[in-house]
Amino acid sequence: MVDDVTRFPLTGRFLMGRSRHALGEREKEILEASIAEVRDFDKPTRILARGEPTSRSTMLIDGFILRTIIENDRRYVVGIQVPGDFVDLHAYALKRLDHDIVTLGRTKVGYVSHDTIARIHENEPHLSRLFWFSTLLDAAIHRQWTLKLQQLKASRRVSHRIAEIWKRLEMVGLGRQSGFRSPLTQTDLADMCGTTPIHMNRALAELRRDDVAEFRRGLVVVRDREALERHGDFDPAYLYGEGLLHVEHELDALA
Amino acid sequence: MVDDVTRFPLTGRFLMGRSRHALGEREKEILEASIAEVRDFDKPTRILARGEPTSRSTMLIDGFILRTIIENDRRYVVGIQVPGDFVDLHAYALKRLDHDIVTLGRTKVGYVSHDTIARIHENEPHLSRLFWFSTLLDAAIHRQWTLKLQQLKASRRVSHRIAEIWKRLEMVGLGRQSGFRSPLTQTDLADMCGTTPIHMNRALAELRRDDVAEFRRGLVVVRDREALERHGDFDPAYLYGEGLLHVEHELDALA
DNA sequence: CGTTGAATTGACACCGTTCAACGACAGTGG
DNA sequence: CCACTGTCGTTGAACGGTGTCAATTCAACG
Repeated sequence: MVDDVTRFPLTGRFLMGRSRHALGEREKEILEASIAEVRDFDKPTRILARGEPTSRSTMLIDGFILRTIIENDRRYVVGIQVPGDFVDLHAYALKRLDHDIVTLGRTKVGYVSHDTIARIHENEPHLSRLFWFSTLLDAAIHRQWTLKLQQLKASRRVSHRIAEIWKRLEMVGLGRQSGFRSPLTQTDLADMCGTTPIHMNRALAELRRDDVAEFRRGLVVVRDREALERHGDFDPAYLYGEGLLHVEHELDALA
Repeated sequence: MVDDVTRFPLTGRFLMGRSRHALGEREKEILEASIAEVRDFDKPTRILARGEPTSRSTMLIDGFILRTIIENDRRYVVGIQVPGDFVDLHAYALKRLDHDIVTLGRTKVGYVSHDTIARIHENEPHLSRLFWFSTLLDAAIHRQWTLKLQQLKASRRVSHRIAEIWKRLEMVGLGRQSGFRSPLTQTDLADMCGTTPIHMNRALAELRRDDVAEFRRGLVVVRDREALERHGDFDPAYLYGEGLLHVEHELDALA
């Protein structure tokens, strides 16, 4: 059978690597049809501003998106999204977000109106439950960031972020043998690790020297994945991937 | 009319200070009736362990609960809950959590079975939407913690945490004129600010010296609330309280 | 009144910030 | 073709924030 990414070019990566198998054919079609509009962005663009009321949510189809907060003339990154993520699904219930949504590099997104989501919520309890699940996943990732910010020094934090992004890309079929591509700059990494670009540069130099990972513009290369994950104290359980917590049967039960 | 806390002694604080008014009478009754069992804890107790499968969720009725993660022989706090919080509602969809749930001081909780939640999810779309909202609130708080861990030095982080806890208690009718009561120790605070107990002690001494806040065992006293919130760079918008983001009418629309 | 957990203090090393400057590279326009 | 420009990456040195270890005081409680 042709794979979901081909059959559902807009939403085929949603929950891929987690519980996508819990989605029925009909549900996959409903989801794909829910995208009312598709947009491409060439360069970094803020597609939703903090506090701005919105009546639609964004599915990330291709590229990367950051959740950022600017305060006191400085930018902080509180989350990163990869293809297949329903980026601001939570705007459906919150109406206004506490952070900005910005694209990174070349990005393709799909918009789903909150009316459509409301209809799904009322008529498709199972699908809506998976929507809920996907927002809980984001929360679990936030918690892990909170943990690692407390626990690790800067160079280990980057290792953790790199390991996480790589794993998440892999789950949606976009990882590579020995790393991944991304338009992230050292400044982006710094803003998501709670350090300065200058110190991030030193941290990355350390990773390179110790053969943990090599960060280049547009490409991250890892020779020894286990060393990377050890250095960043990375345990993928919190990503709730297939097999990661051995919960398939429970998730199936949810189906 | 008698207030909700009296009429619904178990769940009367759920969403209080946010969108509790969106709950209909019938829904309030359904919610109150959903508590299958009530338990009291005298001393700190771990009521759900990381990774342990569970088939019920916990409503915090009285006292405090921490979300903790122990790694490398050290404890980290990634969240704190106050009365009215549906603490591990997310366990309903996740089945296993990535963190421990531990009580703090004297605590009263109510248990709701996942079967009951499933029934509500299928038959009460509006109530289930508010359940979802409450988990999104937790996520927003996680994001704010992620932000402040990056942005502020230790002494300002505590200020932020204190301001947040005070505000959250106030929202559910448990704040005091000039502070709040809590069984938090300096070590607890340290574990939730990503610092050591020793440094936390110095940070608290600084707050006392600068007249920002006075932390005593069991009691936090604040003379100048504005000074505290300024010191911790605290903006309550992310708590989505009534009037805080001016979204009442939208939330009503959700109703 | 002794025990226990919590709070406090000092000294010292390390991590990370800041400021200042420089280098590498791609895109642009003369 | 080359100079100009902007962004990103790199480096050094001084300084402040935080962790660590060790020791002591304090408060609550049996």
